[in-house]
Formats: sequence, structure tokens, C-alpha cells
Amino acid sequence: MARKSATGRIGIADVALKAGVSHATVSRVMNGNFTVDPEIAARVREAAVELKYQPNPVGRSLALGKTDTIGIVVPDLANPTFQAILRGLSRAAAEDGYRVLIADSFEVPSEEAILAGEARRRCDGLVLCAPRMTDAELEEIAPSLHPLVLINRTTAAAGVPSLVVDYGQGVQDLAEHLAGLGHTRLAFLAGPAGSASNRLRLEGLEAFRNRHPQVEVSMLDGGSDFDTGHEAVDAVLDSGATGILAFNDLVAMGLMSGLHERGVSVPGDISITGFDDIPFARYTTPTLTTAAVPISELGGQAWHQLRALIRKEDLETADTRYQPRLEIRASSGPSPADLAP
Amino acid sequence: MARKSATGRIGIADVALKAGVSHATVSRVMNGNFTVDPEIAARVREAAVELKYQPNPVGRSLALGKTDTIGIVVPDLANPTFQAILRGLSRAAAEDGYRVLIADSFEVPSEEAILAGEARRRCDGLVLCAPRMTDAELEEIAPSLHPLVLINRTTAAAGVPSLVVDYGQGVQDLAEHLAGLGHTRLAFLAGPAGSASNRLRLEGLEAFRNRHPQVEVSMLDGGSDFDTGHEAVDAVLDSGATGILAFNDLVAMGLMSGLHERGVSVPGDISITGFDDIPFARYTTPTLTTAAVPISELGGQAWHQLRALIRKEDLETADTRYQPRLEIRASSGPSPADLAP
DNA sequence: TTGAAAGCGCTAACAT
DNA sequence: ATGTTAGCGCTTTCAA
Repeated sequence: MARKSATGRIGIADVALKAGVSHATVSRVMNGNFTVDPEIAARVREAAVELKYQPNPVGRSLALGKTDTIGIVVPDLANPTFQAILRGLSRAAAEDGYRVLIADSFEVPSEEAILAGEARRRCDGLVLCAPRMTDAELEEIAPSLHPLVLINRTTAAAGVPSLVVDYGQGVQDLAEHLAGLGHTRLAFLAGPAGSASNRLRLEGLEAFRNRHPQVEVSMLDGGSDFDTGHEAVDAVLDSGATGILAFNDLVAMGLMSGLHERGVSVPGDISITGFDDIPFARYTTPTLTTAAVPISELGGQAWHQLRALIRKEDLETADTRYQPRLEIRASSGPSPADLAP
Repeated sequence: MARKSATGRIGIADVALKAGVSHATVSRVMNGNFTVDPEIAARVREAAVELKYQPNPVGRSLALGKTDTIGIVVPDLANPTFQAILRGLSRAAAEDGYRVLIADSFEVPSEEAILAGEARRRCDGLVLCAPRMTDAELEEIAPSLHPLVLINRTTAAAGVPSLVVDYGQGVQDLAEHLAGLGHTRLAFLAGPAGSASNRLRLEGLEAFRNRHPQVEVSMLDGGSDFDTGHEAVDAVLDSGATGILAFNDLVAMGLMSGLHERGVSVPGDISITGFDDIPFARYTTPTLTTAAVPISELGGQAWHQLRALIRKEDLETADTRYQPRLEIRASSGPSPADLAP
């Protein structure tokens, strides 16, 4: 009978018994150790196949001190940006035989540290995606999370590579684009308060203001999803701005939908820009002007950085900076003030 | 010094040493066993905190025979449907202290069985999402994957609960809706060939045809993403149909975008329906008529079924069938033939 | 080339 | 109430 082990599953001992060898030999064969006599190896393999034996990964993990698994902590799995990062990460890691364990903090900053620690202990490394926790907290826990890679966040802690998108530059490019179209009253529909990428956008806008003192840039509270944009219609109309920089594509889409309901023409009356260039952006009506971010590439890069750390190839912990690319489509046009004198 | 164990990390032995007790006692304290003297327990806890000790999950898993992790295999992580299922699953599992390990088969059916087996071995249970493998193969591997829950697929194998969306009924409801608006020439923009959910839609349309012999329903080849819809514009126009049933919302959006570029009015000239009711559906222009599927609820339910199996509460392995809900929005309207006599 | 034995970090039965 | 001991399933020295 096959079921010898306590768990009821077939273990290395069953194969050893069937092949008439020790478990050490079975282990050697399973791991491709060539010091085993070919004849015996064949017998072992045969027994393994017959019993449909597959090594227990938990046992291996304990013995080897590695799990072939990495973790990722995201603030919100419903956000297309994080979904794309996850996909890129999962794809790249899979090519090296690693699996991904996910942890969603549901935008609760206080949960992040716990989730991160827990995930890290089960894995060989961790990707922390746009964490909402404070700099101090991040810096404090970073060492215990090593190997660790950050996305859209940096830290003073040593040995933690960061992949950050230059949202500041991106938003400046968008603002320049609108200014170039004659818009002199812009409004920024901000993102979540704790978001570091929102801070970068604000810094970028500050730089823009300094270069263009004649352009008014008002700030409107917001968020990161459709509803935020949809609910911001009144605030946007009240602001009197003709060029709206939405926090991201989702917000822009919600806003466009709301303006459409009010009979406001885009870009006839108001020009709108998004951020991210999610796949949907080229299918909205009108198609959305935005700043394209190579999101899923970011996930792939995160794995490559993490892999280097896991393999202790950490020769270079240089941070990587991604430049968004301006994607001009139909949602932005000349300022109506320019058209109707 | 704290670092005693071979791995360099702090282990139970370090805490035992520091608190002057055996590791068994430390284990008892960490697991809330009340047979420990309160004073000693406090001393142990203190030592644990000072050393920042956290039990190694791999060690626990091996000893307990459980990992507090479940796996999910999806055909394509880029698909919003699977993303939503993943999110619902992850959320529900997290509430019970379980984590989710993901495996993406990238639409390669031959990979599924391997990925599934591998994932299952690392986890306490598995969710197989719309597997593309054959019925025979699924039935063969199902027993070795137990506890197993299927989504949008059924199997003859015993003890495997299925959660399936009634795509057949949904597409019939949509077709009835269009017929009720006076459309007599419909076209179905089909999905991926191997997809079981596409087969269900085709069956539903067959039933519809039998009930409405006077309505013409032509079949157009397609796929499951934006581009499919966008590229289908010519085929759609050539078909002469005034009511288009797109495979899903993505295809519908791509199609609407393409028709918009051609100056075709929706729903003035052509009515369009999607399927799924992804969040974007209510923000398209015009808003999309579709059949709403409670996708992320599906993920939650999958966890509840799986949890019952893990806990061996498998009293009822009844399959669950979800009825899509017709969501009538602005992309469908009266047949132009009815309007212009 | 192979087997015996130790050990990965933990839990739990057993003994005290 | 606590310590000792024996696993969980595997890899890997160390002997032979």
C-alpha cells in the first residue's frame, strides 16, 4: 500500500520502500544528483511515477530555507495599476520558477506593516507596492523585510531598491500641453491624501506654476477611482477651469462621464487629461489624453531587482526612475477662450 | 546574542534561552495555551517582544500539516473578470486568515494541470478558474487536487463544488431585450473558441432562435478583448445587423469605439450589448447595456466553498448557479427600421 | 555509490 | 505546569 506517511499523502519514504533504497537516495534522484547508480536511479524514478510521488514543498522549504515564493503587498487589488504590476511581477517570477503570494491592505495603512511582515516570513522576498505607511515606519521595518523592493516609494533604509514613476515630470508635461493649447485656468483633481505619487504630482505642479505664473492652477480634493471623478463635476465646473488634470485615468473617465451627463462638451468646453494610460484610455469617448506609464514592465523589473537581492547579486542597488510618455488624444483641445473671443 | 539558529534568523530556541524555559513552553505561549503559569508566560512574551520573535510559518506548516494558504489558477491575469474573482477570493480568504497564491496559465491549456498540481501542494486548497483543459483531463486530476473548487466549469469528479454563471440565460435576456426593441437582425460577436462560457452563450442563443424564428441571428468570430471588438467593425457593418451581442463588455467597448470612428451612431443606427457589467460599463459613452454578473461575489463564494471542504464540512457539494441581471443602459435603443418607415 | 543520522523550526504527546 | 522527546518531509553531511 502506498499511504504510509502520517498525512495520508505519499511521501519520500513510500518511494524509498517501493524502490528498496533509503530516502536519501530518493532525494538524490529527485534532485538530479548524478552520484546515483543509473540502474538504481531508474528504479527510483519508476517507483516515483507509479506512486505519483511529488516532493512536499513545505518539507523542502524547511530543509532548504527557501520557498520559491515571493510576496507582494498592494494597497488595493481593485486598482488597475496594481493589477498590472501584479501581472508583470507574476509573469516574470514564473519564468524563474517562483510563485507570487498576494496581500491586499485595502487602503488601511496600519495593516501594511503586519501584512508585509507576515507575507515576508512565508516568502523569499517581498515587493511593497506604493505603501501608505509613514516614512519613519517604512524605514523601521525595511531591514526586517529584506530582500525587499519598493514600487513608487523610496526609503532611506539601505539595500532597498526603488522603482518609481516620475509622476512630477508627467504632470508637468500634461500641464505644459494644456498651456500650449491656450488654457490659462487649470485645475488638478488630486488623489488619495497619503499617496506618495500624489505628492510627486503636487511637486510637479509647483514647478509648473513657477515657470508659468500667468497660469492659474487650482487644487480640488479627490481620490483615485471613477466615482471620485464623477462626483467632482460640480467642483470642476465651479472652479471655472478649462483644463482639468485628473489624478489618473479612472478619475478622468468618471469626470468625463459626469460632464457628458451635464451636456458639457469635452474638449469643446473643457479639456481633460488622465494619467497612467490604462488600456481603456484609448477607448473612451473622446479618447483620453494621458501620460503613459509602462506599468506591467514595472512589475517585471521589480522581480529582476528582487531576484538579484535573493541571489545576493546586490552589486548595484541603484533606484530606477520611469519617465511617463505624453499620449495626446482627443480629450484635450484648444481653450474655448481662444476660440470664442 | 540573539542569532543562534542556522538560518541566522531568530527562532524559538532563542526565545526559550532568553526566557530560561524550554521551546515547548515558548510554543505553548505563542499559541495561547493557558496551561502555562502566567508569570512564566509573561516572561516568555517579554523575551519574544525584545527579540522581535515571530514564529516561522514554514516550520509551523510542516508540523501542523497546513499552510493557511490557498491557490488559484487563472487562464489570464490580464482579464478583468479573473482579476475581480481573485480580488473577491483574496478578500474573503483574508478574513479567515488565509493568503492566496496565484498561478497564471497564460491561456496555455497544457500548463494548467502542472500549475494546478504544483500550487495545490503548497496550499491547503485550490480554486481552478475557467480551466481550458479537456473534461477528461480535468476529471482525471481533480481527485489529486482536493480540496478543489471550480469556477465556470463543472466536472463529473466527486466532491468538487462548481460555481457557474448562467451565460446562456444572460445572453437570452439580452437578445429578448433587443428583440423587444424591434430588432429583427441580430449578430453575436463570439468569444474564444475553447471557452466554456462561450459555449453556454451559443446554447442560449440557439434556444432564443427556436423561440423567435423570425429574428435572424448571425454569428461573427471574435475574442475577448478590446481589439477584438475594434477590429470587428467591418464584419459588424457587413452583417447588416442592428443589434449586436458582444461577447463581453470589453469587446463591446472596442466595438463602440470603432463605430464611433466610422460615424455610426449607437444606439441610433446600431444597438450594442456587453456582458459582465465591469465597472467601466457605466462610464462608457453611451453607457453600456449589459448583463451583470456578481463577479467578485463569485470569488467570495469560492472561498466559502473551499473553506467548508478544508474544514471537512462537506455536507453539501451542491453546485451554485448565478443568474446574470439585465442592466439596461443607453447603448441599446429602438431598431432604426421601426423609427424610419 | 549508498545508508545512517542530523537538522531545518515548529507542535504535541508523553512523562514528570 | 513544565521539560523531554518524537515527529512533520525533506536535504545533506558524514561514514562506510
